[in-house]
Amino acid sequence: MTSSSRRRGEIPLLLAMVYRAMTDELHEHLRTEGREPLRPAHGYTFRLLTERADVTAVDLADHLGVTKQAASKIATELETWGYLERRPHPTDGRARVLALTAKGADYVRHADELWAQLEDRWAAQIGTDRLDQLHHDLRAYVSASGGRAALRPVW
Amino acid sequence: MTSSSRRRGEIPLLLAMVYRAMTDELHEHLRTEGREPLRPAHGYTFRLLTERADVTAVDLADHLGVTKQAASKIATELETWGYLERRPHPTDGRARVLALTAKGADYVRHADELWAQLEDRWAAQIGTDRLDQLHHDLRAYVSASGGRAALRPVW
DNA sequence: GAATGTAGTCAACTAGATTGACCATTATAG
DNA sequence: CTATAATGGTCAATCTAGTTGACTACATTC
Repeated sequence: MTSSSRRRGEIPLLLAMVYRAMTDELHEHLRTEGREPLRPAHGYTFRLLTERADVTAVDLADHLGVTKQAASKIATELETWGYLERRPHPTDGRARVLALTAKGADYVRHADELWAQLEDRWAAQIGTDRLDQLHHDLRAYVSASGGRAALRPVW
Repeated sequence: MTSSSRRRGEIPLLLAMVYRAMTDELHEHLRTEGREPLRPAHGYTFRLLTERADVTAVDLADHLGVTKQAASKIATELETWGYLERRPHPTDGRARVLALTAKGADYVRHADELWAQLEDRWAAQIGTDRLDQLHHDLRAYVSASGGRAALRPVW
């Protein structure tokens, strides 16, 4: 009996609020650390580069749900700040591979730790089991909605 | 045993994806209905005006987490489209009250129904109990993070 | 080897916000 | 009371992160 009278259609709003609160807390933290002004799009870029090698600007554009021009600009920012490098593509002379530098990989570990701390605080409130369920249920929605879940910030 | 191996710090990403998928589905639906190009910010405006009377542009700005100029512009759009009116403020001669028109109120009901349908689809996957829990757990995070949960789209 | 497709860049434009200046009205301090 | 400060709203200029469109260089396919 956890209900406490849920209004129909309220969940999306709550999702927005929680996600927004979490990202605000993270980016506020990063700001106090004197980091470059990293935005969510940069975070999603790190994520992709961590998961896959041989990522091109076009791949990044697909992942973020933006044009290749926008993706390239984001990559250039990260390059300027020393988080990634553009390397020649092993097989395609037109393309260049986007790859994290050591600084980039360090940042990913650091950011993951910060996210994890937010999660931990939440777990302390509602319990680890519930967080596991949450994870499961969110995954269910994502896989049900097909490839729709691009990562671009919402509008 | 619902875990299926959750990576630490993965939850925020999933929240983002689900929220993004939901809003995309909603706005796609609205578009096929031939609606004006309503954005999330408009939705959050409707929500506030539904909940409170005597809302001013400054109140809206606070709610959305944007400047009063931006909030005013959003209000003007909704006014142009006939969803809201600006009325004289009962006690403050400087201020004007933002209020939904009948068309605005109709829209709110319609949008709530669409959100609810997305929820229902989710409920069909994971069950109503789980959705109730989700609601409870999201609320827990929101109330723990204080007034931080402004509704402005994330970056 | 010619035609078509694709990765990337450059440049011009757009949307949605920001900052700053300002006016009118309200609230507060002497 | 009045003088001063604070507040709601608007106008104008600017910024930012994206877009579209045109183009080059390399790849693929026939």
